[in-house]
Amino acid sequence: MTDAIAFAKAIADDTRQRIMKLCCCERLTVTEITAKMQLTQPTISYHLAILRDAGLVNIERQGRETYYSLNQTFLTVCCGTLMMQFAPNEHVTATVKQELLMPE
Amino acid sequence: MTDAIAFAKAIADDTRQRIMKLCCCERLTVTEITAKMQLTQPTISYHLAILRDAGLVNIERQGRETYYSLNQTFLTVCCGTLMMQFAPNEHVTATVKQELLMPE
DNA sequence: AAAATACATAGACAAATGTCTATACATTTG
DNA sequence: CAAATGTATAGACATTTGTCTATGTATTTT
Repeated sequence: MTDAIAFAKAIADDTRQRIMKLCCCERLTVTEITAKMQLTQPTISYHLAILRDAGLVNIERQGRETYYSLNQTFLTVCCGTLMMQFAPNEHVTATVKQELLMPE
Repeated sequence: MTDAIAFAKAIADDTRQRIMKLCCCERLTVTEITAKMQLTQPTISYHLAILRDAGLVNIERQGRETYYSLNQTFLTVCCGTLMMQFAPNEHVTATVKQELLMPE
């Protein structure tokens, strides 16, 4: 499965996008995420595993807790890849390309 | 269904990404796309309908033929939306935001 | 060491998805 | 007007996906 497809599949679900939004800017444990959603803990773990396999979350084990946070950098790389693949004629694509290749 | 989810679902399929690649930079009829893929014409029409509903393709009827082409501009807007929603702290996101708001 | 806590995994199941064949619809051609 | 062509739609069916309950595993606490 190519990068663009793996990325698209990973984010193509309402539950996962809500999880992504939750841990976009802060790290949260599975328990904390579960508390904010109307789903069981195994279901949350299932979705986190999909996001993990896609490289979309940072994971930090700390004692018996596991902190998840969205990997914003990788997400922008994936979006940039999409733009380069499917919108090569758009000016913004060239901008993104340049900025992703030579960051900051 | 929010924009980001509709977009993600639309592109989250190998067949559709191959179609997108085919008609990324040129307009093609359903028959032409079908000829380039190992799938039946109804299956291609099924996927084109999904891309159409997501706003990802431009459609031009011409006699009994229908030309499809990828809507590159809308695709960059969708990618920009993803970046703004899920990668607000990345510098490239601010760049994209600015360029998408004031094009050219 | 036993109990408790946090998370992951396995299995079951319903719903959604992608593919096909058959057919309908619309436009053009003879 | 009839036949042919291009595309869309309907129905059937297998696969994939998302959810649950039950349980396993690892770490911490008592």
